Amino acid sequence: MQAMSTAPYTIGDLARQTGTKVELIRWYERDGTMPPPPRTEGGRRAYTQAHLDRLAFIRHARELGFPLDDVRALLHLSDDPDRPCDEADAIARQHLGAVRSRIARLQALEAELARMVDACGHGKVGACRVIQVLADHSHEHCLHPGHGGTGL
Amino acid sequence: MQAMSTAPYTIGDLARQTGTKVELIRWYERDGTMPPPPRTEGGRRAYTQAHLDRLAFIRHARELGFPLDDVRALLHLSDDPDRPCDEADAIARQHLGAVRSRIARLQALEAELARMVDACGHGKVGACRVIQVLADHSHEHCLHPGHGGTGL
DNA sequence: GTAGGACCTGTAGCGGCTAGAGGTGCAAGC
DNA sequence: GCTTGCACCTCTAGCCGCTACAGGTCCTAC
Repeated sequence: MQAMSTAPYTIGDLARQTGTKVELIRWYERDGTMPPPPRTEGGRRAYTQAHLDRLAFIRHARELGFPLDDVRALLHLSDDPDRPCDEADAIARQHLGAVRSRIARLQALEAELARMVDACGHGKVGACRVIQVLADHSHEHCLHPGHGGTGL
Repeated sequence: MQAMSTAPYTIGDLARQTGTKVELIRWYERDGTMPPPPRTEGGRRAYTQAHLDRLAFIRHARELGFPLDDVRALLHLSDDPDRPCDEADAIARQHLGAVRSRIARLQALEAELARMVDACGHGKVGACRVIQVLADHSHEHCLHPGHGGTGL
């Protein structure tokens, strides 16, 4: 609802308006997620409203946990409003699935940790269930190993 | 239940027995999480049962999502069985709290994403709720920004 | 004696930033 | 006009917890 004019924003303006750190905006540019803006004579970045919108989009998608690859794909889609939105929907659904599986894994973890701390008798380390559970070899069944990284 | 002898294990033995990649074991050593084992004449690592136990402990704690700093602290505690286990308990409880807050945040995320994909009319991108929600500026309230990183 | 594994070191990359050093531009106040 | 001081600039390195590769050495089995 502001003026539609393409007033030149500084990088600091973008940072303030989107709650992003200046360094991060520059990083998105190096990264290719944000397009390089024109510069002033003095070499400073001069952004337009379109840049501001794009950054807001990126930050919002990131807050929703979309990986940057997905964010770039969504941005690409949003640049072409005549395409069917099935692709955007698929990205979102896939991400939702990923979030749900993370929740499930974390809940299994939570249960295991809760059992562990409940069993702690507050005695000495030598008799501590927390330590024993961690040291216990025969615990392979608890959590599926996954492909790499803890994932959580 | 194997022999208690300190038979020399190769790094590959440790990897097989704990389901860890060889590179990761070497990485734990550089990192200081695993102590450097003695070497054979040919310069290869020769591990003892104690090393194997320690690695199993580390991997188990990591599977439970403890950060390596916590793992090192827990290992340090377990080396001294006469100390009270309150510290171990505190680490575990704190981690449990962290896991619970991650679950809560992910569940908020899940709800938001579910709303988003439910609203998708499978039309064109120009009218897509998924894209609109992401582009929507007035969405600041949804998720607290946190200190850094998406955290999820 | 030779083939092929298991092992060695060192380095660089992932994702998604964050933080610093060391320098330049620019606007406001005196 | 000159200074102060902030905002901006580039470049580099660090975070976590690995993973992977390159290019070499050792050891064992045939």
